[in-house]
Amino acid sequence: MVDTDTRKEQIYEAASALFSAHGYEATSVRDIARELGLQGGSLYAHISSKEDVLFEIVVRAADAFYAAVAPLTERADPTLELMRQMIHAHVGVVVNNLSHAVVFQQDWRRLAGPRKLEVLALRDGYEALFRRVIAAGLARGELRECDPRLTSTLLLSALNGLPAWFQPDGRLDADTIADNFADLLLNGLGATSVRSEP
Amino acid sequence: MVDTDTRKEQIYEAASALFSAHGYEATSVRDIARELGLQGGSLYAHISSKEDVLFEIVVRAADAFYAAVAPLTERADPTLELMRQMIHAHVGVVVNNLSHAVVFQQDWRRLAGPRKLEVLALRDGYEALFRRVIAAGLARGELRECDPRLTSTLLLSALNGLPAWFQPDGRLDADTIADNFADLLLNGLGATSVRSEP
DNA sequence: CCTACCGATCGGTAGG
DNA sequence: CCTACCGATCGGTAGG
Repeated sequence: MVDTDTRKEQIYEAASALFSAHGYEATSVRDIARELGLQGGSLYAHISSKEDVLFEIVVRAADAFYAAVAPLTERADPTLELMRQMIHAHVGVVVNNLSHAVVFQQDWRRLAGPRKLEVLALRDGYEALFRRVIAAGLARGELRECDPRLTSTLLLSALNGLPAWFQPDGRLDADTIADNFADLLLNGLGATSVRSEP
Repeated sequence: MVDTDTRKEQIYEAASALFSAHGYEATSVRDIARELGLQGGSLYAHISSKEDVLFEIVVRAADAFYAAVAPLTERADPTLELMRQMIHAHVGVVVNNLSHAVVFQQDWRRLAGPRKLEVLALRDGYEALFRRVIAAGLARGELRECDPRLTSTLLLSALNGLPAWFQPDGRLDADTIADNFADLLLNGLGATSVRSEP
């Protein structure tokens, strides 16, 4: 884990709160400094650019998702149960690191060239976890026919919307949301009174 | 339809292209003007603020979604078939108005107070179309048990991710995407060899 | 970590 | 629609 008390860490925390609330471009370095009781220029004793701060927040969020979900994919559980666990883990990361997750989702495109590509690779690596589980499930006949690449994209498309609408003090907790996501994505909406193996 | 050749319309087109590519805050009025071969200040003969332009783009996108989907909800078709049509219509709007859809999804939060609330109401009105269809489907026993409010949110969460990853010149066309969305959200991922009514 | 400052750019306006 | 400009603010730096 990272030291949570250094000035650098305080900067990341303040920045992710402000970025998530107002967006990266609409947040100035002086806004971040004010939050910590500092002058704008003083930040540069700890960071070397505003974009560095964004990059660090985004990469940490990507790492958090990967760290929570990747270990699950090693399990031998039935595919549908495994995917339910992955959905729960993903939702858990969003709920427990909300401002980071919002920035990850909302502002990663504001990174410049090479770093944007780096984050793109992290995002694809994460999606690949789902893609491979789906492909394996297909091979075992535990999923209906589908294109793993497109399906994993659609699935993450659904999960990635969560940071935009989740309310920490709302009526919905992480497990309720994850259960309903899993029901929707794994079982669908149709009424199915009977469901049997081939 | 709107006149597509007035300067005002050209401004909206140029702005939505730039906003969608770089974000609202990172786009200057001079960027928009340059795209039209004008000086920055000249824009203000046609618009009264940068935010006005954003608001217009966002409201038009919201209207496009509503206009495409609302008429479908009047039909007497089976719920699952109806929802499949709604998903197709939604995806069609994204694909045919991509830059507007991106701005709608990416930048609507940058609107100030009252206008943000207005757009929030439009978004909720749109979600209500899905919510009501789901509730009606439940009442008719055509859907499995679920909370219509949460489920419509999850469903739109999935659809709203599309503008962020759709590539106009990619391998996927609107119908393929819509069919796969519908399969995922209505049937789920699980292998179901038998499916019968109660 | 502050003071003081850099050049650049921002959204928007006046006057024609 | 342009020229010329407004005050404000931007990310970042020098020197201490």
